[in-house]
Amino acid sequence: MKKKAVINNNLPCKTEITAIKDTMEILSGKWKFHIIGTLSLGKKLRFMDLLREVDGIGTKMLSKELQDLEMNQLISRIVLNTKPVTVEYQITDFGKTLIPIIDEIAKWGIEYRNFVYKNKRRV
Amino acid sequence: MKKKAVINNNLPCKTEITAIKDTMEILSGKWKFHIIGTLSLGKKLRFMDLLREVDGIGTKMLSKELQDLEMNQLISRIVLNTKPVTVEYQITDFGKTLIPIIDEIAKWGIEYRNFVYKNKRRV
DNA sequence: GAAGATAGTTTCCTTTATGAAACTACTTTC
DNA sequence: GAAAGTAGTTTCATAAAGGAAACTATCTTC
Repeated sequence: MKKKAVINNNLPCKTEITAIKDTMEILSGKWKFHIIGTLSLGKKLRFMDLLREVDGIGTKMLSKELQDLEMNQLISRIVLNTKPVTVEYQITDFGKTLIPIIDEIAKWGIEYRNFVYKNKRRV
Repeated sequence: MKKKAVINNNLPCKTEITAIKDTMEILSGKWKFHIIGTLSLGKKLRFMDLLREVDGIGTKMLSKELQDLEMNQLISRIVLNTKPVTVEYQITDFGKTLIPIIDEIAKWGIEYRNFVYKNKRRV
């Protein structure tokens, strides 16, 4: 008989694995953290503002990523009745629930630098 | 004069953005969370064990991802003097510092499901 | 009327990621 | 000696992601 997975083959583990997959799919790609992080500072930003704030992104990717985030209700898109039209993007309350994740990840990245630096000195 | 980024154009923000990029690069790809999550349960696992635990992964990807993780000192690889050779993979103490991130992400994924479910009912 | 700003979309191209299958190389079991 | 288990690597192929540049369309300013 073929061997099977044991450790991950129970309901709590499977639920957690699925949850991680879901989250990472929603936050997938090169730019989502950057966009959410920028909007999480609380200001309403227009398309061109974001293009300037998110260093290196182009119009195509910005447009696509904003659509993804809006679809998942993490940001809101409001078209203003100005001429020419302006569009305001804003993080939603639900989007703000991502902030603890972003903070953990940023914190770890800084710890990682310290760790690498310490190891270099020791060797 | 061309407009420039304002919000993200200061040192604390840039440090945070870099830290997030670093972390996400280290954890990039379809399988790293899954592998670390499995090893974070504390047991030593061999290559074939991991192949069975990480549902869907193939030998090539597993081998590559394990190399990446070892290079970043998140897991350790120990070759045992058995015949045929067996290799034990284990999470390092440093690798364990990722657990809070993984927990936050899993927690959020579960909250996300609840949020989507609530919204469906309301509409 | 040309230039520049608003907010994107579309096209074409390159790079990166992923995967299935075959293969190496050694050892034990049937 | 064939089969199956150990731990991978290599090859070939496709899928997904990302990017540069051109383009639509409207409006304001010089």
